[in-house]
Amino acid sequence: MLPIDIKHLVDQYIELSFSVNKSGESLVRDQMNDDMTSDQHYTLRYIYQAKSCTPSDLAKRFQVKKSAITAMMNRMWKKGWVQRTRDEKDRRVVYLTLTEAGEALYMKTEEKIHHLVGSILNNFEQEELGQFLSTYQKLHRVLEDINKNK
Amino acid sequence: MLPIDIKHLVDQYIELSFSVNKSGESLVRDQMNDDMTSDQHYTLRYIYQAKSCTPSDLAKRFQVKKSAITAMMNRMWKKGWVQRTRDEKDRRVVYLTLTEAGEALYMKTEEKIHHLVGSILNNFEQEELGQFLSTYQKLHRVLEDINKNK
DNA sequence: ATAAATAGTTCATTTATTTAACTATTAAAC
DNA sequence: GTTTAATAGTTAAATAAATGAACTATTTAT
Repeated sequence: MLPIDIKHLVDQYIELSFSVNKSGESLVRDQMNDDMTSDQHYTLRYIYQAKSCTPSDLAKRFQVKKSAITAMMNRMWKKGWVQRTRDEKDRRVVYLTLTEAGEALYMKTEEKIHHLVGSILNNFEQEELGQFLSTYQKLHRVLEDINKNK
Repeated sequence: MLPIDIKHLVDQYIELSFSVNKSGESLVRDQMNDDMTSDQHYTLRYIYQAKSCTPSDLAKRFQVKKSAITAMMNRMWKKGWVQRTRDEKDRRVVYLTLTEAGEALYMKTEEKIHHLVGSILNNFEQEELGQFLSTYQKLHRVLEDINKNK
């Protein structure tokens, strides 16, 4: 596929992914309400899209231990953004859902982020962006595969 | 540039950047020695490439407050990876450099990361990768611009 | 010579994380 | 069916990373 000496391409990718990430995260953080972190927003997003999920789902998605999710849920529960309900059939399982306040906050913040990302992507021609996202998607699959077989 | 309704492109980008990041970080972490974190490796990398830098340089690059750098340097100094020396001309300034142990550890870890990233990028044709990196680079510049004017 | 700016540190607090030990519940083995 | 395994989640102690405010030391500007 690639030539033998791909060192400079690897260097470039490492440098770019680091920088783009750092700047991107910084801009995303600017859209947040003062009492929320980006991790918390991503968590709200996951629960919102799933409508309801378990701590184990979150742990898998965010690639952290379940105890980290417990701690995160405690913080977000204290702020009144999430609810916990036990499964009646399997009493071990906990279902996480957003409260009205949690959903409202998510929607508000997500709208700002969409606006931000939209204004960034607006700097690209549709074809260039499509090509980029297609390769990005492929990269995603490659990483998933590696992570699966480990 | 883009059509009016770019909502799904924005969604796709948000989803992909989150996922690729999470999986990528997870794989990078796997290359690390048990007594080091990825943040610490990125810090070693910056100092190595700069040969010598100040806490302020690091704070700017990593977009954190200087006190965060002090704490990071304390941790890394305890492990014997970095040295601090005062500027003789301007006694306020501190120069950070890697110790031999720090450099050796950096080299060892960076080699593993290069190998990993190489094996990932190897899944792409040279042209596709080149196009991808070119757009990524442009994205980087766009983000830099936004971050500059804020 | 005094005031303002800069470089860095300290300290208290918060968030996010891991590991190990634990509770409660369900599923499997025999 | 009862004992054993596995699963879902929590608790608690420890560490890393970050912020913000107050502080020291030094240099630059007025």
